[in-house]
Amino acid sequence: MNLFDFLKALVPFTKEELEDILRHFKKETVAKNQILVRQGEVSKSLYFIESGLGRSYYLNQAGKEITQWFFGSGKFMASADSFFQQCPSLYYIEILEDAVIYSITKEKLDELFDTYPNMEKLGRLVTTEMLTKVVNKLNAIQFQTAKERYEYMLAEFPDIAYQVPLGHIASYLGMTQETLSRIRKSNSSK
Amino acid sequence: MNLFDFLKALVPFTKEELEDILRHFKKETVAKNQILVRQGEVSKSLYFIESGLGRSYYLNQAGKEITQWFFGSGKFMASADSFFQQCPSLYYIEILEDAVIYSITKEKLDELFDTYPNMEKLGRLVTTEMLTKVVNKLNAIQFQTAKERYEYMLAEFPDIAYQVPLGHIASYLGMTQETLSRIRKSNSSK
DNA sequence: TTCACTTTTTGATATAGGTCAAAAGAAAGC
DNA sequence: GCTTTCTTTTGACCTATATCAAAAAGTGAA
Repeated sequence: MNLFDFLKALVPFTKEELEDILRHFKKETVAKNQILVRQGEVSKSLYFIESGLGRSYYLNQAGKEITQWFFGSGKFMASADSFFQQCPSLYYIEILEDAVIYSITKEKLDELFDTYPNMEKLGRLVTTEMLTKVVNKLNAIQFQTAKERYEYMLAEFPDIAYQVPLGHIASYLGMTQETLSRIRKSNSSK
Repeated sequence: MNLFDFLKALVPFTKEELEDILRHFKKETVAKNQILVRQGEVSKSLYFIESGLGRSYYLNQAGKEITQWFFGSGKFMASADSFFQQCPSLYYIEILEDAVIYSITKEKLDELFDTYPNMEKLGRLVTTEMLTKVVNKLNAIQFQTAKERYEYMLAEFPDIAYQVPLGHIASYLGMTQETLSRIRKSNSSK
């Protein structure tokens, strides 16, 4: 889904507003395995994924990659606190599948917020949606068995479950890859 | 912290805006143990807690209360998805300590969003802050031991940890109350 | 101050899922 | 097509935390 249609569907922008907003974004193509933000860096951009797939992850004490979130097409992607508070990022942002993305800097985004009240509304709606999803994941992680968590994942990101390495999904779901491998096996044998 | 000061600190409202905004809220006193929203109801109001303490919780399959969040003074409190999408609430909202709260209905809030661009900004900022906190909790829950989770709680809500029943905290942290009791014991013996 | 009720603690036991190690399978470079 | 490297699966064993049950401590109303 492209940015123009996405914006139009969510908030009643005028055609002129939309065109001006789009001019603030930069469209680019990013190849698989590229890192857009590194842990410790201040994240300069917010991304909208037109096509492709990304994830955020961090390194735990043991140095293992822990996937924090997957970002599919038609979603905004960022190391949220780093971008919004302009503080060092706790996360890496990585492209998992060749992607077409739109990026915007913090200054330009703030300019848009200041110019268009509808843009503030968009920001509020996008953030609220994200909040709801994170709360759902929290409930899944906190009170479900490993198997139920995998089923939640299949429901929430059906497309992603089979196109990324198993280890990424396992850490996203808070389990080891051995456990996820066993769950898949037990599911397939039924 | 009262609502007037809270709003003023976050967004540069004019005096007139602030006064009009405050007129849309209703101030009330709520006694301990009162339930403001029930599971299955559509939540009519968003609350701002001037003083006191609240929590949201739900009943799991076994019928046990699971605390989802604590809301201290100076915070907005709501069954978020029910209030914003006007759908049946998954959660109860309960007052744990006698409270003074300001409430506002969805219609009145939307009126404010439509009237004041600054209000959209406020909504965005409050939601973003909440999102950050939920992400923090998610990381704590997902990758820390029971003991570390309790320490995270002490850091995040130092005031709350000793003023609510242990069972509420245990379920909030995704552990049984027996486990939390043992953790407290082992901490105090050091 | 006693009775009823709620909350917390303690003990014994069970288990989901982690850890470690190695084999098997896939993918990527030459 | 081989070789190297990465990913997934399998097996054996272990541990943190759950569960169940009961005792102890705390709280409040009459």
